[in-house]
Amino acid sequence: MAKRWEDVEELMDEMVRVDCPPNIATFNTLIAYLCRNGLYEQVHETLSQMPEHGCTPDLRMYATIIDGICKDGHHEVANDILSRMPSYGLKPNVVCYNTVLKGLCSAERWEEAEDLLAEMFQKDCPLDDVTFNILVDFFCQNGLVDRVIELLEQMLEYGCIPDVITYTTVINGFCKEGLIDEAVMLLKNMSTCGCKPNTISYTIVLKGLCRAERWVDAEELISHMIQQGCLPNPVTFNTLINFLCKKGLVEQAIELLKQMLVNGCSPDLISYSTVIDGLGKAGKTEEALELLNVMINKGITPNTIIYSSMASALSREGSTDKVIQMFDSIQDATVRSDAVLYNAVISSLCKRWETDRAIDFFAYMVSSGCMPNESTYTILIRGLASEGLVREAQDLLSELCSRRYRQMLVGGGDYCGGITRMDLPT
DNA sequence: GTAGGGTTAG
Repeated sequence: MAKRWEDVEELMDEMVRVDCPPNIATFNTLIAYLCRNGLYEQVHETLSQMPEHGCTPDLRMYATIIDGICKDGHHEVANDILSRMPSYGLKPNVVCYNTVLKGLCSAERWEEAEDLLAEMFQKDCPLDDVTFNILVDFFCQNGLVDRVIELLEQMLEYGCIPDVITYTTVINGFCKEGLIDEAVMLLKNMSTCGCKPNTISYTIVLKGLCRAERWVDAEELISHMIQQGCLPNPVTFNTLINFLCKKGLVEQAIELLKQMLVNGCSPDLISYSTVIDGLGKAGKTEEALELLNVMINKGITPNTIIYSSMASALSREGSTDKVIQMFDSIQDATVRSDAVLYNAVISSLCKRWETDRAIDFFAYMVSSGCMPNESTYTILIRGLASEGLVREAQDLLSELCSRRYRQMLVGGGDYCGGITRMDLPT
């Protein structure tokens, strides 16, 4: 629609001509679209057109604008608009506050978030369950789990009801901090608050138990969840398969892959991907290739991740030709090669002392629009150096350094479309 | 036509 803005303007003129003038709903639709796409010049323009149609921005429109601005990361502007709303005769509601609160939390600007909460109390704007969920998520994302139980209690005191996602967020926060026993306890206690854990809640705790290598507890929990009528889903299985593979227990992972079908789950792309990678890392490249074929025969199309696992496995066993063959075979397919895949190819060439070809590949990578990452440079620099091409290695190293410097410079921008100059009609 | 949050693979 961005390109057809003239059409929109023309359509609005026509609406007036046929005596069906745009109303507040028309403008809200437009503003929502423009905000979603960061087209603040047009937001400004549209707002200035509203008075001639007898329309005034309402609470909902402000909420939309504030949301768009927050999602673009311009919290000061959002906060500024929020504070100017009363002068336009509008009292910000809980939706407006929550939107800005979420923006401040995402930007980890906790002090300002606290100020905003204080303002909500002071301006007599009651918090709701969304407010609490934003805070719970923020605490969990930032490892502040020691404060989160208290927050849940405050939430209940306030008359807001945590739901299964609220509890699962907290459980996940505990697991991420290694507090597995706390996670298990909450999983068991949430039912007493009238909220039953679901498959996702159990899967998260299972992952935590696996990470802590508490296999017996994990098995018990699986039985427990099934007893409770919560069936494992593909993600549950994939989580377990992943841990088995990481521990080198690929045979057991394959067993679990078969068990999925018995339990009414079909192994998906990620199930196969995990086991294929596990087989490759265990040096069972032939078996990995066979499983890849099984997967393809089941109608599942391999993606870049699977190919890069395969390429790494082939590269590891020194089958450089097979790596290149595979790479060539997917060039006309829909899979888009990424840096990890290119790195596997480049690395296998370096292994065979073919740094010339590796450099050619590097050039092809860049010309195909794939951005090299640090590993790409590391692989090449090592390859060049081990062939005694010190000068070339040094050049590449300085290129890497200047790239890092450029990346440091990017992202310092402070531009915010036309919204800073926005002169909202009243 | 307004705000929020949870799980899997290289």
